[in-house]
Amino acid sequence: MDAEAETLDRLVQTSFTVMAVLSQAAAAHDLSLTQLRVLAILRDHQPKMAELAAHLGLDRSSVSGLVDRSAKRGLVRRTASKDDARAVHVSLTPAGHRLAATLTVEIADALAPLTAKLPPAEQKRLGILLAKLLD
Amino acid sequence: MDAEAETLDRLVQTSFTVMAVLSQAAAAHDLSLTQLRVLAILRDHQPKMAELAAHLGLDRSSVSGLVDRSAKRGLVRRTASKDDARAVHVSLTPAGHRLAATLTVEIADALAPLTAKLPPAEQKRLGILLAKLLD
DNA sequence: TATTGTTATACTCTATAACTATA
DNA sequence: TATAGTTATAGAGTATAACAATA
Repeated sequence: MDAEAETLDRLVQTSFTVMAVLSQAAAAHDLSLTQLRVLAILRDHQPKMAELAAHLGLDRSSVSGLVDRSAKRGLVRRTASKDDARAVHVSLTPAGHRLAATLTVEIADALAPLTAKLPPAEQKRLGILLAKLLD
Repeated sequence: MDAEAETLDRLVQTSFTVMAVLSQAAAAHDLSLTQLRVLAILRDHQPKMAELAAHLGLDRSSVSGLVDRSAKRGLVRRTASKDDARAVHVSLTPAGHRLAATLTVEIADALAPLTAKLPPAEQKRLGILLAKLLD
């Protein structure tokens, strides 16, 4: 395996490790990874159903169910749109905001041991390299 | 957000990007991410059901279904254990090996544009940092 | 008694197709 | 006609509980 393939392989392995941590953090609050993503998106947006579906890369019908289940738990709510009587906005309830904030802390704590394997200078270097990857 | 939190955030975002690429590559062959993981594991091992479940972090009953569906497609097979009449080994069929090899190439091709954003020296540096993370 | 694997059951996630209401 | 959202339906993925066969 050449150097580039090795880097790709480690990127994949790292991603699985990170996703496992995220899944576990979500599961501790009876949330799926998708529901976790919904909370994360709604922290900063109040999208219409179709916009939320686009963000998630899912069909609108799938998002209807996701929002249903999350609303039943009191984490999100639907609100009518001002300008389009067909459209529905989704937003976090106060309980949803609290859970999202809790999860942010818990996920940071759960991931910290990973980056803690690097000295501060290398952590920073990793951050810079990943930023370029995400461009 | 401090430097460490920013690195963590980029690690999470990168992981989602990588997982999206993997999901898409798998979906192109009508495979879920979990089925992709099964093929990857079986490329180098012929585990018992319980071992496969442990690798995947899933219950044995879930793996029974996964192996059922994959076997029905002719990608994997069950074989009796020599030493334990209760145990069942899972392995790739020739078709499973061919698909796994194809996927390896397709995933490398799909991920390459990501690391290609870095010059070779930085790619290598990233690989080294990720290797430390995975230790 | 403990372990291996399967089956029955239930719920979540997801997509497709058909529908309603509005634009 | 086209778009926003929901509902009905179907299949995959997952876990729990109960079971049969073997250790």
